[in-house]
Amino acid sequence: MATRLDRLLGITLELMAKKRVTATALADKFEVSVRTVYRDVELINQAGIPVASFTGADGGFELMNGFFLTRQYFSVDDLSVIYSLLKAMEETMGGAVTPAMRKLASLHPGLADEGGQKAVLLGISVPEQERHIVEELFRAIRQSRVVQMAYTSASGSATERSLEPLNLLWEKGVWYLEAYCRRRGAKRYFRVSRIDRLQVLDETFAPRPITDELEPEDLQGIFAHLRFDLSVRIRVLEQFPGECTYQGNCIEVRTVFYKKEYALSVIVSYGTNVDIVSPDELQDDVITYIEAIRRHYAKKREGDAT
DNA sequence: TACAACAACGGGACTTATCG
DNA sequence: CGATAAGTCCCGTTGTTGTA
Repeated sequence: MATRLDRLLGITLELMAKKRVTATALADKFEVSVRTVYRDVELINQAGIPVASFTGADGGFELMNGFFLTRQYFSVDDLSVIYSLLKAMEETMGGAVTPAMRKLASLHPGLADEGGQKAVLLGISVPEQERHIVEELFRAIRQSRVVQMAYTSASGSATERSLEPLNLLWEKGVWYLEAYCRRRGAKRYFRVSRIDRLQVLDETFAPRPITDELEPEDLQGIFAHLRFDLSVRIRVLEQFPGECTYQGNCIEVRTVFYKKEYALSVIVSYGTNVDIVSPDELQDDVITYIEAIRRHYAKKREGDAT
């Protein structure tokens, strides 16, 4: 089960999920020696996934800036691409048809077809309690089966839902289910860890031709393009891991804020060290926000004076 | 079935680089 | 300087594969 390829992908995903990871931490997580981790990281590099390393205290491995930075989340298909990169790497090690490849094929018989690749993906880097659910969901998606489940929302309310699963998404170490919710009559996202009882029904569904009504991104978040001063570099890198690109003497960040209030509070906290490239509305909102703060304190001062 | 070849992994003892 | 962590070198162990 725990093949080398699994681990290579696992390490890659770990690097994508976290900002910086030490070899010791990876060795611990995948139950191998640090020596092996170094070997693996070198392989990942050779596979075309750039891993940067930093020595000294607070050192570790990082995915290089600019890699995968344009994406907010990864679908199973995206992960499959990474998997293919790593697999190709393994296969080209020392000859055309290596023993490693045959071994791989015997361990994962479905590897030839695309479905098999995905199946392998799901066996790793998923917390134990979620693994089963993710696998079930993945089967349901491939077979277009209707699923029924109990879901506890972020606010704590539990609902029983009937869903047509569309895709599994992986964002920063967390799995989400993209599905058409029959009750709401619209596409919704569900965090896998909050799914309680999952039941894959025999009933199948036909893919709905609704896809291009309104992209959920437009409804759910504000896509923002920000430009930061280098003086706040450290904070920016921490706040927007994996979303930063260096552009000359500034840092550009493309991110999505899911609440306008949150976006405003973050942007304002950077004072004059940030520029909003887009959208323009956000710039107006910030001005309004600051105006409100100014009025708030002006009023207070008047109150104190009387 | 026995044996050689090989790949993957691990351990230890290093060196090098960075930060406080 | 001391702590930390990447990176290197060398070699032993183990499991798998190919072959006689």
